[in-house]
Amino acid sequence: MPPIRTWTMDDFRLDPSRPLYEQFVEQIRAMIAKGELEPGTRLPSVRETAASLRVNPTTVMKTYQELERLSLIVTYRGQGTFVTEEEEAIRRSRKELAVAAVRQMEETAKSIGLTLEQLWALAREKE
Amino acid sequence: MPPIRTWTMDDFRLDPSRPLYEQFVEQIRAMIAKGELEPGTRLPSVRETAASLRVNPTTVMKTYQELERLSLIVTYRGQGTFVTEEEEAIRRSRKELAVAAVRQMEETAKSIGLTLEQLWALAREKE
Amino acid sequence: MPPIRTWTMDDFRLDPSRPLYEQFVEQIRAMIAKGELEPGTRLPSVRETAASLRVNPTTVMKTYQELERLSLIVTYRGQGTFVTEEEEAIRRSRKELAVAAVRQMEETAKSIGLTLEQLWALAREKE
Amino acid sequence: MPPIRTWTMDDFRLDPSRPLYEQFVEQIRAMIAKGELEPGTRLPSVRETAASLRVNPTTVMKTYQELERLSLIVTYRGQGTFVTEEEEAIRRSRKELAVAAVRQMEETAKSIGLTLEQLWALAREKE
DNA sequence: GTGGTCTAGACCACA
DNA sequence: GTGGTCTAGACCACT
Repeated sequence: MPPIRTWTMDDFRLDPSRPLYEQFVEQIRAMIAKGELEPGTRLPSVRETAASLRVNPTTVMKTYQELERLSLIVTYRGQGTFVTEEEEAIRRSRKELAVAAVRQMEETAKSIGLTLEQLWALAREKE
Repeated sequence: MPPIRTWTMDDFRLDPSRPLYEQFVEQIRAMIAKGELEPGTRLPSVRETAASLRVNPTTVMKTYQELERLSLIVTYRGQGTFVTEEEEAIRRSRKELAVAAVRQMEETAKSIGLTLEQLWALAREKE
Repeated sequence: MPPIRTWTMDDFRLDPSRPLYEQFVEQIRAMIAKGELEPGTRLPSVRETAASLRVNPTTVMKTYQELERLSLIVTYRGQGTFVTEEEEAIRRSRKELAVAAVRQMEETAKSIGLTLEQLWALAREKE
Repeated sequence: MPPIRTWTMDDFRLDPSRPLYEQFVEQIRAMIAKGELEPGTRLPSVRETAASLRVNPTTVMKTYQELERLSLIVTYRGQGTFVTEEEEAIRRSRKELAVAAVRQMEETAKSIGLTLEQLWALAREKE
């Protein structure tokens, strides 16, 4: 059972106007995609996380369940929650993030009638 | 007599899981940025719009209020609502959209530890 | 907005030893598959259901959210929850139920070393 | 000297999201019904099993207790645990498995308003 | 009115 | 110890 660092409030940047669990999912997902959280690593327990992040345990549970639906973490009953060892799932997730980001930009470009190059140039213009 | 634009339900692509007014704002904003809705064009009244789009009048009101806050439309009491003739406001809005799209991509790249080029390549990979 | 009958406690057969929301999902899913709940029908609201079934609103919400993940119902913000009009999703769900049932029987047969016919005969034997 | 069966991790297919002891019971029960584990065969001790399967000893205890409750295994104090030699108990268990599998299919069929034949045909349909 | 999020706290099964 | 379910009740945004 590999060691696990407990989260601190500095590990997350939270926007109080958006659902907390959603932001936790996004940011933990990024940590896994980045490799900062390695396959097989045990995540801090629901209660521990709730205490250290000062949120309700059910909020953490919702976060973990969502990550499990994304196949990024696995729960072993009575033992805890672990980053999946299926590296394929992690690769897929990372690719999904990349595709979504690019697609979003393409859609913005199209919606305002610009090519990607034009959008890029416009964003870079000073003033 | 300014041109007038009447909406039909086909003018918008709506996702029921997101706030409708937000989607209307985004899509009308894009139409203005694209020039598809020209400066000075008169928009249909709140009641008309609500009827033709089959949504609640308050949803349309919120949409128009938000677009007014962005200085993209102006309301002349008793006369109606018009796309602004301040081309500067439209340019600014278009630029904001471009900057936001690029920034969003940069943040995704950073969050998963890739450069923009790597993110781009990953999104383009087949399979 | 089509009418909707409110659930009564007789609409569900509940086993207290299993998660309630899971049983609600199964049984509502069956009602949709069976055509008893037609496409476009509005489901009773979360609060109303909670009151009539004597359960907590969050339990009903979990039920509805799970059904939404199965693409069997759709939520329109501020308006309520409706059986999907995508008949394809309903067909798919119905087929999944059938496949699961058959597969489960095949696996049982295989696990005890019988053919389907033998399993069937054995189940039918009297005494 | 009775034959003895030692488990390896490959003897079981485990789904971490379900209780482990339950899955052990099901699968050992099937092995006995199938005749793969013969009457009189000695099972390894709780501690041995826990070690070879890498699970908690209490999980194995619960498994053995449940199998004993089903009269499929018997424990002789100080001598060990053995597959029952009461062939009647094994027959009964095999039949219960068959009945349960058929009943489950019948209930699925009924719940979605199909006959068994229709359910079967639906499950077999291509696409 | 609708659904959605969050909290606080109880209770349970599993390992 | 772990996660999972359920309750009661507050508060919010959207229509």
